[in-house]
Amino acid sequence: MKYSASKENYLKAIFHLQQEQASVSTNALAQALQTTAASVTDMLKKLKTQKLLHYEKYKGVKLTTEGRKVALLIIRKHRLWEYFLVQKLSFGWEEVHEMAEELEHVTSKKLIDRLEEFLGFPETDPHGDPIPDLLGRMPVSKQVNLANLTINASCTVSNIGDQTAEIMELLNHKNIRIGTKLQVKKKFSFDNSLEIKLSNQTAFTISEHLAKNLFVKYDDPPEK
Amino acid sequence: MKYSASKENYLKAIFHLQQEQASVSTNALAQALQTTAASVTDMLKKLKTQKLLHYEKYKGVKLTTEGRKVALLIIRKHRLWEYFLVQKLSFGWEEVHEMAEELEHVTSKKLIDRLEEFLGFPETDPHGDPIPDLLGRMPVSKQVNLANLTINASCTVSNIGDQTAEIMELLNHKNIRIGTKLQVKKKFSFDNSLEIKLSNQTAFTISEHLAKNLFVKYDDPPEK
DNA sequence: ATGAATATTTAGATTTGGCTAAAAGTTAAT
DNA sequence: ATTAACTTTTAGCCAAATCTAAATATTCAT
Repeated sequence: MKYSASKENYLKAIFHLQQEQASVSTNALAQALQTTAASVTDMLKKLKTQKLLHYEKYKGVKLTTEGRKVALLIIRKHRLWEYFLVQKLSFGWEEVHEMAEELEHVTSKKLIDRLEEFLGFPETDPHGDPIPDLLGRMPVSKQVNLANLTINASCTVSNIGDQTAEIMELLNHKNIRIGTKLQVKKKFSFDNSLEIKLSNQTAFTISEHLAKNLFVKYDDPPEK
Repeated sequence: MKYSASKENYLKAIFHLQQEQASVSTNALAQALQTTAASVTDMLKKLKTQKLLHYEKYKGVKLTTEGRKVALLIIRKHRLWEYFLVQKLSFGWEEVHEMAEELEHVTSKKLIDRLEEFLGFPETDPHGDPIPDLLGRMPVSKQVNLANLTINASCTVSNIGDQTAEIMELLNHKNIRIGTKLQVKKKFSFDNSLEIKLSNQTAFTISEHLAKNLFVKYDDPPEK
């Protein structure tokens, strides 16, 4: 059960795209993987014969149970390495993605399980994404995009969409980071901007563009 | 200046073989890399056009300055990862080689330099091999195989050849490890066994097979 | 419901790294 | 100085992953 780095990347990309849409199109994959539709078609045929996905000509793909498991184990490796790079090697969370893209293809399972232990079994990577366990199970995070949040509900920032230097600059300025608690006070339909309020601060407005890049979890109502 | 894992492996193998012989033969390389002489010839041509080595048909290869530098940077990565696996992830030194073979091809230079810092700038890997610095310079170790050692010279074990569980068992039993000081007292030409003496112990005999797997450095004569 | 626009697949090539079998070069022993 | 034994190279092929260009499906708008 060993797959090439390229195949692993296909499975991972399909997994991520499936979060948005049940069935993934050839073109969407080509774009995600920065390749051509023709190459994607070729690869899908290969992955199909390996029973990693369900694929019928012109009809898009879905991962099989096995394919999903492989994808999750790669995501596990990616996120654990990211955590290592940030926590142990002191990289900034915005610069670790590329390195993790390479490290995730290192095959040894024993290595990644030991790494997880060394890191103290973290639950999420530095971007707030949950880390699948050693069997490839991932806690359902019930993340919600800020733009879709219920007015006035309390929530905690759990994830940032694109981690560019630009977004980081803005978030730093506004004092928003993973773990920040906030409420959406108002939505303006004119430009889809949102008025939000951090605890102990006066409310301010953020653009639709920023809101779409912020993911939150509803704060659990106090237990009992 | 990015080379495929395969090319990196060729350069590394040539570097190691050059420690024994100034010029490396096609066959020796084929054996070291577990491939065929024909494949080696093909690859040598490619590496030559990239000016990583000096090669003339039927005459063997040598690395160029650039080739040697690339090889040393891979060896640097290999040894730092081995150190990490043993010191931080608690693997045994005999089980880390394969994992390091993969990790050494992860490209980021920044990553390996940070890793080195995180590890506290170790000077040798868990097998006692010196770690090249970030410019690809390696301290000349002047290691000598125990079987070739001058009679009665004082030396320190600096390296063990094949790190199998079997050799480890034997070395543990004899109380020999990296750093152990010893002298060769006698060589028996009949079976090439050696009589050696550790400090404060009575001399004992070791087989040719074991001697060939032990490398030492001559102890410097007391300075001045 | 049909034709234009879009999406997808096929066909044929390329690159990288590897293989086998056969040819050619080198070395060593008499 | 030849020839046998060997090493090395050449020639032709294969597989993986990619590409471009052409062909074919699908979808959407009227």
